[in-house]
Amino acid sequence: MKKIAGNITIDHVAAAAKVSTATVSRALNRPETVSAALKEKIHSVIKKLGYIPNAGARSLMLKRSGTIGAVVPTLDNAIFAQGLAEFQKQLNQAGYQLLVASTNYDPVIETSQINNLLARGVEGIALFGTSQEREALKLLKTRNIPYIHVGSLSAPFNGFASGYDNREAIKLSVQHLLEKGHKHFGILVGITHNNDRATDRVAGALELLAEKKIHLNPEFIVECRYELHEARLGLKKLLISNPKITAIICGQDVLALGALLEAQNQGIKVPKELSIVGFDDLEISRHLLPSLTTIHIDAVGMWAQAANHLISQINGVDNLPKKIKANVNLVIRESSAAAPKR
Amino acid sequence: MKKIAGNITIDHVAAAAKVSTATVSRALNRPETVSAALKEKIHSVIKKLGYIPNAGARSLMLKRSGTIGAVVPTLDNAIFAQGLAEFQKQLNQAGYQLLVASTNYDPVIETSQINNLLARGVEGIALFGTSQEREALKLLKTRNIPYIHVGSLSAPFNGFASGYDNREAIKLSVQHLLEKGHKHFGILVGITHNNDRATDRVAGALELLAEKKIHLNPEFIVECRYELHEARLGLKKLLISNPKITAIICGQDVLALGALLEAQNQGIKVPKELSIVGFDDLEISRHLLPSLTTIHIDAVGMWAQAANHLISQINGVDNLPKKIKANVNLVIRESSAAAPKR
DNA sequence: ACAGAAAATGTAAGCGCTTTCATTCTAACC
DNA sequence: GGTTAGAATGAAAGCGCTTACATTTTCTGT
Repeated sequence: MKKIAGNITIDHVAAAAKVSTATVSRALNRPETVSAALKEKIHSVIKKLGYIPNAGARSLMLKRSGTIGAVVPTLDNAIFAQGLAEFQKQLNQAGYQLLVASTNYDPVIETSQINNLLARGVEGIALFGTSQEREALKLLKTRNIPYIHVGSLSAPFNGFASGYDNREAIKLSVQHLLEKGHKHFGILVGITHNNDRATDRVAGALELLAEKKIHLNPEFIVECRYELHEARLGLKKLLISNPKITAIICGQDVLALGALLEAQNQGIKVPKELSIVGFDDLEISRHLLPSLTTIHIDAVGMWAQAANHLISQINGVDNLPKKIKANVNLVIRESSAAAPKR
Repeated sequence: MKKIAGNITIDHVAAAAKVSTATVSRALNRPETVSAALKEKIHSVIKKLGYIPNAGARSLMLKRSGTIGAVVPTLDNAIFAQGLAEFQKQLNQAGYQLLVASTNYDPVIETSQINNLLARGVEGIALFGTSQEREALKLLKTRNIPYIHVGSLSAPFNGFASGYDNREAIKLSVQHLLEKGHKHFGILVGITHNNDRATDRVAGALELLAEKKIHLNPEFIVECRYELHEARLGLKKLLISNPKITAIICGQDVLALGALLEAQNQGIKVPKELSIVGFDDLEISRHLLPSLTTIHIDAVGMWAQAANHLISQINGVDNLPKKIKANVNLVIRESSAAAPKR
């Protein structure tokens, strides 16, 4: 392994400017305490030498790193990408830097990523969902590191959360379908294992259906990864296991999109023969033909709130709210309609 | 601001295990040099205390951080998300950690992100594209930090690159359209300012068209952001400025998707009345109806190569290739067909 | 049982930075 | 002109870690 090259340190700058390292440090961090002449000289030396202060050494002294971490399942999903963009924006405004880590939906990786972030000295962490290993959360508690769950409200250990109730949210679309007279449902959802959002969404849908005395056979609930290909296979399975299905409840827009595409490929008319509803309201959903009925989540607001809450925690603000509810609403578009008569 | 809390240091561990800090350090980094008994005791103390070594202090001593940075325009694009996932995978296998930074297509932000990564002691950097500020690249050269451009081959300062020739690549689809008898073209492309890929793609398309004596008015080239809404507006503009257009050359699949959606909304038959070709081959493109003719880029391979090249650079391997060409090929699907007769 | 080699452990320096405290310089007042 | 408050600068310690070197312990072989 090669050494970190270049290695222009504050000492080099101090030497070149013929001042002490203390003065260089002050010129950078508390400019008002340094005479104009020296400041100018120091800055010109810095520029000439291409000096960049070592963040590690700096935070070693300061006991703070100016960084905040975010742990998400994957970057490969528009919903996270946009949320993180907003999160980063808010952090930057407050003078913090974002460190992103992804877990691929694996709690073991998640724990190691959390450790990584801690090793880097993050001052706070946003955790997507609530499916973390309890050990990892305890560690955060013990170390007194501010953290917040994002995207769910059912935070373990009485932790903070910025999100919404997935269980209730999905009911909006199910209720909508019920009102349209649907009786035979299929559910297409992400892998529920270690995914509280997916788990809650299925649970919520089943709960409301049960209230209306509608029972779903296990094979009418298909789990698949968030890929179009898998979603298409999923719809195929559903249609085979129950040809009477008239409505597909999807746990994510990606899945709904895949289902829609598969239906179209099979020549099934949406929504005339089959209604499809999604969850998340991706940008594409409103543009589709037919456009997708879905549940809109204010992901941007949710992440913005998470950022601000985290910063407040770091600043030691008291009496912070335990749960911040994000806006959730049903957007009825073209992919859902009355159940076909038979 | 609150201090980084917890602060369990190697000293605490050493004290609790009744050994010196040196032994703790060795137990962690060179276990074979520590007796089994002590090793066990130390590890149990570490677990009990929840000790996590401070990465900053560590890399201060080691002169290496074990991290590599990647600078991309945005996370909000499947093409980057997948590439980065692969990049990360390769780095992890080699014992490195990935630090991601996004620039929002702004070279000024890009420079500051590069500085940030350097401050954090990254041992190498992957830079998407070649539109960086020359200052920033010079800094990398001066500091002797390994870096590689990804996604383009025209690296400034004779730098390394893992990518492909955008100018030539786009010609594959243009050639295809020419062979199908098209004569009237529209181009839909991302904002070319500070975006070498977009710039090269337009240039390549125009070059080939010019060879065939086809001249495009400036208003037949529309630039827009990578959003469906904007792409739809873009197609509208193109169709208004030249109703004779029979083929749309898109600089990205997202734009092609928007164009396709707009065409469908207007009742224009694709490909019968209008051919549309994309670039990148997103997952969705093969599933669309009609499926999208596009240029497939082996993004995964490209990022994997970039990772390996970077690691080789760090390891001081000599005679590394200057340019690594990624696979590029035209995928003909349903969205392109013979130009309509009139 | 003992010299000497080998293995295990400890001591202390120093990575690049910030900051306290001490020192020097400047300017202002009587 | 001589004091002194205040501003500007420097010297040096220490953040948490690794490691060269010194020291102690254990294991050889005779």
